[in-house]
Amino acid sequence: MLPSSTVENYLKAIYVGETHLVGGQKLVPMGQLASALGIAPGTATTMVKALAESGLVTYEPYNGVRLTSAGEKLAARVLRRHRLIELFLVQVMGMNWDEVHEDAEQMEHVVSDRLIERIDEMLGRPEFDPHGDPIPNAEGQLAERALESLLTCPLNTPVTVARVTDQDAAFLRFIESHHLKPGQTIEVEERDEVSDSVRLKGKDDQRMTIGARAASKLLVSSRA
Amino acid sequence: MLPSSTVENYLKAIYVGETHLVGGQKLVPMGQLASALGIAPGTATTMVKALAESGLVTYEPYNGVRLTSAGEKLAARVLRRHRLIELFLVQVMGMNWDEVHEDAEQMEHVVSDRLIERIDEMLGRPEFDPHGDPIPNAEGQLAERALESLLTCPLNTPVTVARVTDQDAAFLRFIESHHLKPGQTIEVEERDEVSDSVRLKGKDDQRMTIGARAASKLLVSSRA
DNA sequence: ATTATAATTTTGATTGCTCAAAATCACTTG
DNA sequence: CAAGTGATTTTGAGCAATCAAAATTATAAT
Repeated sequence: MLPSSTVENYLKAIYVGETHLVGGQKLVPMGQLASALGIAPGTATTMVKALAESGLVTYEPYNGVRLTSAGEKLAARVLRRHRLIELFLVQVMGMNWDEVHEDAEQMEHVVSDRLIERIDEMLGRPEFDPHGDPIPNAEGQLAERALESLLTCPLNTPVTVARVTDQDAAFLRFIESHHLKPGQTIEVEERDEVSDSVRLKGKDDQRMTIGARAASKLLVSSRA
Repeated sequence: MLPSSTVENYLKAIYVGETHLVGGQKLVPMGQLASALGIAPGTATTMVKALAESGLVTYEPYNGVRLTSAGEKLAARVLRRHRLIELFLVQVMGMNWDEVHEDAEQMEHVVSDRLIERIDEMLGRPEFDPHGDPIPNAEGQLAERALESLLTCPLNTPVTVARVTDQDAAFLRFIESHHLKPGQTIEVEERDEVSDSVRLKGKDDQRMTIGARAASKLLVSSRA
């Protein structure tokens, strides 16, 4: 039987959670999963045990959860749909990049393979969505890029914005209004630990200062 | 709170059921509703009582159910989405008219008003979907047409196919392959009660004979 | 008017998903 | 290493939607 929207959302959240793991960690903790899905911790535990039962995840009590290869395949399919839909809504439907997330969030669970294939074809088999997130291909593999955040990239060197890792509409509008969308070129002029901020030189040599937390969400590639 | 997909499906089925009522009937019987939704009769009774509780329908035990004006408004919104999506999938996405129903069936419950508005605009505020079914406008009103079926239209008179009232993929493919899609011109040459069939003259004066049951699903407008 | 038939409603139960709150476990920190 | 803190799991419950099967009602037929 095919997975419910709920199951798809769990798998997706675990998938994304795994990519956010730092160091030698291999398991996504329950608390993180629960808050990512906006549900109570106990609910996550219960569901994850069921997912483990159906072979989609590996569950280690008190440690966390990880996708099996079957689970990863399904999660990649969901993410593929989500990101193709986002790009489609922007590219074809002319929607703003800050207003497509919720629609994609719903549609990812219901569009047929046939329609997704049409969309993929129409967009020319794209590798990245409007936020720069990689789109898994039909086999579930995604294009990898070596990106740095504005907190780690070289100073006074032109870099190209490649990815914005936050879907919040207000944040995306801020990024857009300051010409910091993927594809645009900027330079980091100064980082200040004390004031927890980063000064940038953007379009038309415009200067701006943003917080470190916001800066960490902007990923760039070094070759401008 | 907004209605669930299930509630939307009930309202839609009641709405469509009401249009199929003949004579002085005012209520959609439970059995018809249940079979339209593919659920057990008892389930329909339970749900309809809940819908009545929330003011979306009027329920008369043992007689049937009818939409209130609030229910009708919601049902029209769902139908509007469904039909706009079908037309969009055919017109913009290049899908076949026999393969869009299932996708629309799912998407109708999840697309945002914003996206529907974009689709409506992109399609030029259309009044009819690919099957000739009228699309309710944003206010829920639908364009009315005086149509006759192939069982009642005048003989040996050019008529234009306007609507096909069956979503079955095999039937739609048959219609298409015989050039009987909405917009095409045909003539009814003969009706035979005994053989339960209708003989048509179609494109390039091609003759064909179809059963009365199929003929009743083809609606035409008299002025060719 | 009684009886058979068909439609409808009621009953009792199940599944999927969720929560709050209590219980348990793991990990510092003194 | 004992104690406390924070994360996790367990428990008991509820809601929405569903079914099968029994009970009931309406309708038509004899």
